[in-house]
Amino acid sequence: MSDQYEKLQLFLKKHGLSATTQRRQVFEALQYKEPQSMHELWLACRQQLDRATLYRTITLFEQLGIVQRLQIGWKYKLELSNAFQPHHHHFSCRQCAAIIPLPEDNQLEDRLNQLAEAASFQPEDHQIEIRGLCQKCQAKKLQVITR
Amino acid sequence: MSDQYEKLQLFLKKHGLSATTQRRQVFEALQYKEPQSMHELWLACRQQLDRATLYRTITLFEQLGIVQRLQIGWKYKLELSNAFQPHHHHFSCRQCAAIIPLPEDNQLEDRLNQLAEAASFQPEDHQIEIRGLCQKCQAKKLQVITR
DNA sequence: ATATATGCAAACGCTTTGCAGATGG
DNA sequence: CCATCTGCAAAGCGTTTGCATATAT
Repeated sequence: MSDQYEKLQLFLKKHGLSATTQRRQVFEALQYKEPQSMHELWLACRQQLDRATLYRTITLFEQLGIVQRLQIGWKYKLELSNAFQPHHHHFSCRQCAAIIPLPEDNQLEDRLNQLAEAASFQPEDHQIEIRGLCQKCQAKKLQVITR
Repeated sequence: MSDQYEKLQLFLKKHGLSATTQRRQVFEALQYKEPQSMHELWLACRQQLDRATLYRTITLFEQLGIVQRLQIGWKYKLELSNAFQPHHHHFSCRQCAAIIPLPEDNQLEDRLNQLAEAASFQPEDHQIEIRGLCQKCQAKKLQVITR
């Protein structure tokens, strides 16, 4: 049993909740993955649980701070929150829809906090999505132009 | 007739589309506003048009680059895109749900582009949302604590 | 005049809910 | 054993679509 899974159990126990097999399945499906849509997540664990349970589990995980919802492209996607994986942001390709994590960057993070504080806000969290063309799709585009 | 509205007409004409009263109504409802939900927008122009027309108009405006869709809080919100108002990002209060524009910041923008390019992406656009407590809600919270 | 856009109502897909039975602590 | 959770099926809600009519150019 991994450290990660023990942490999940702890989160659940702390709130008087059961560590059921379904919750574990959803948690497993979220491990070491780029943000997934609800549909992708459903495909990943449809054998083990009902749609309603998946939705209920995700809602619960969000409330417990296990999962966070991001807007990437058109629909929201789900990934483990900062308690379960390092804080980071994403780049998304408008051509092939790939989602690629960006390295953590203190300069960026600091600047965000400065801006918030300068405007008298108390920043707690933030979300960044950069859209554009990934390396592969830039190459493809160049081919078309130079042909 | 405002400059803004002439620009809308130009956008429409350029694509062989009609400048209908409904489209104008939706455009008006978007002027000088913080990002709105579809529901808010619907309330603002329900007298003048059908729900289906509102959805079709927003889809069209997005394709033409007149409107952009942002994820703020739980649901998406709509605002005029950079062609119709200066580029900026938002702060949203987790307590009172207020949405407050952040001033444009070159340092932030530059850093984002640097990060994207360092990762071999070609950045075209980005979205930032800072969440936390607005000034008012910080004050309220303090009251509770010090009481 | 004619292509385009709208309103209406029905369809659609994603998400939530009520409830009886199953499961975890 | 008792509270909690799950699966199922039905309902709910936001959004989209087909089609006849109205409108813009």
